[in-house]
Amino acid sequence: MTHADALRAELVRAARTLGAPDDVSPILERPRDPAFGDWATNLAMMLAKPLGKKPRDIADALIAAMDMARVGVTAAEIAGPGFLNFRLDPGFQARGLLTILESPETFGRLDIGHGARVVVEFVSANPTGPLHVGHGRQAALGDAISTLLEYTGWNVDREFYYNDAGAQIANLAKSTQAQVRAIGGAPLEIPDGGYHGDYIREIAERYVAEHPADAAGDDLAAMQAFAVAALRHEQDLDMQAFGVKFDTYYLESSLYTDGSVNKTVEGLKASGHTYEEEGALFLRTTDFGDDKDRVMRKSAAKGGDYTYFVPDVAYHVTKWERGYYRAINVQGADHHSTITRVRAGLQALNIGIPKGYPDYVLHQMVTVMKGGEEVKISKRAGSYVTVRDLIDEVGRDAVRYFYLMRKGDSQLVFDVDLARSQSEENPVYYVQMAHARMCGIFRVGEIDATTVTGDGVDLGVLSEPAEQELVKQLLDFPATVKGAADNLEPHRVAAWLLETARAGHTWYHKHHVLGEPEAITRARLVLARATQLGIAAGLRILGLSAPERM
RNA sequence: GCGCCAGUAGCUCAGCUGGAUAGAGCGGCAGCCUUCUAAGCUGUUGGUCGGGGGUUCGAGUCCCUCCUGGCGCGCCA
Repeated sequence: MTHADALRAELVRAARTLGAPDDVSPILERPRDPAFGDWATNLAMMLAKPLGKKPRDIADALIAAMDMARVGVTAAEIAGPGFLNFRLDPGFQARGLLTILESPETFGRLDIGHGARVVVEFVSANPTGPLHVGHGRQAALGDAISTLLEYTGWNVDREFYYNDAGAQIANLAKSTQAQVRAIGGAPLEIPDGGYHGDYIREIAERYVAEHPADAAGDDLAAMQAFAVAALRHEQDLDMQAFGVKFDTYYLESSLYTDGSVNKTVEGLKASGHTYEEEGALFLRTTDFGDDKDRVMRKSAAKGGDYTYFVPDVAYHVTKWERGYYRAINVQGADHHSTITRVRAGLQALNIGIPKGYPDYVLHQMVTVMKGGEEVKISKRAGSYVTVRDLIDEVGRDAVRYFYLMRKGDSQLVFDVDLARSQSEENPVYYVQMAHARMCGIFRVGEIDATTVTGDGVDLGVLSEPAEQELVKQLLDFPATVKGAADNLEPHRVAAWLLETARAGHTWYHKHHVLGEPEAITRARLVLARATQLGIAAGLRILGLSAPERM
């Protein structure tokens, strides 16, 4: 239990003696201005209505009813319209750091999920080209969200869904075929809707080299398989370079071969929500809030294939059937219209899947600036900046941090030149440097950091303002993690890291650890160790390294 | 036209689910290296929170409405 929890519990206890309702849950927050103390609560104002009294009178009564010493409060004041401000004993507060030292692996962890399984699907790029910067944002987000959920007690699987079937794959095959035939001397004729990137040419060259029997480019199926395999391999390497590991890869094509697609179609037909029109099979998604009905199976004139959304529904049925009663999909906002459709399909099947299944985390588009100009991204036109480009230019940690330092639903301008030219002033180095500096203290002092404990140490000497600020900042980590996990917003951890690094640098600059009187050195070693471990924990959640020296 | 997201300092963005005098980084300006890493620190500059209504003790945060920008509105995925 953190000291905030203890204080909250004491507040509730005191409030009940005044006749407050059982479900009262006071909000504790850090006042912006340190002059207002260490914690503030709006409890008295919340109780004004139910108790029919003035907030300030209630505040008086609360103070009288509380056992201050038990929760380390040295002063309580009433301010403004009825805020209660509490000042904590520095040593009492600092003892909260000991939980970090005693159990660094569990600091900030919570058991909200109780080990329940959740699948986080992200990236899920078509194997029709390299991963671009938008996929990178998904990879960083999906991975960090997964880690956050693990941190809060969920059993997480990271899943990559490969759209290795459908019209785009056919386009890929034909584009490859065109290049293969061009190598054989034919004029290059990339089909409408085909892919123009140079990588297609490279794949065609390798195909020709490895398939001398098909120099004419007649075996479309072989070329498709070859191109898909090559691009999947490339994408795997990109994710590897980014440090993202998936637990499962799910292939769209498998939904056709194992009968899932047919089963889903039969289920939808039986539901009574389908109809045929102009030779095509429609699902009445308008029954479930969509603004128009969607085609499931194209008319014969258009090829008679299923549209992407049928296997997509079948795929999400498998998530449910595989035992994932929580599913989170990380997607670009340009795909947001699929949400209604997939959910409508699942509801139409009427097999007990809840309405809001699956959850979606949408991220807005990434704009790439290069040479002072926006790079228009178009896979089919062959113009893009890849994740690999970014990693090569600014480094894995910096790319991850840049992707994660802002909310997913705000647009992201990734200025490649700026990221590279200013890499030395990059916030990620600032955070990592704070960690490295704490490591440096132990290195110079020739102290094994893992042996630092609070045994016999008077943490009350950590009374300097810079020290108290750092202590409070570190102790806010669990609440930050909870907020980030509850809202699926890793950027909160990034913001916490920046704040903590700032507090750490300031403290480091103002106060020495080594060479002080022993009582002070021992207490400050505890703070340095807690800072090191706290920052490392935050970095780990975001998938960044915590270097010991820079 | 309809739907989703956004609009906060010169720039890029936070703002902890409605709290007190709206913050950070970068940029600009002025300082700080015989002391555990100057990839750092200190001070300073800079705001009608897109506009207008409303809800209440209290609004950047919630509701309505306009304006601006991005994305989507395929028998593409």
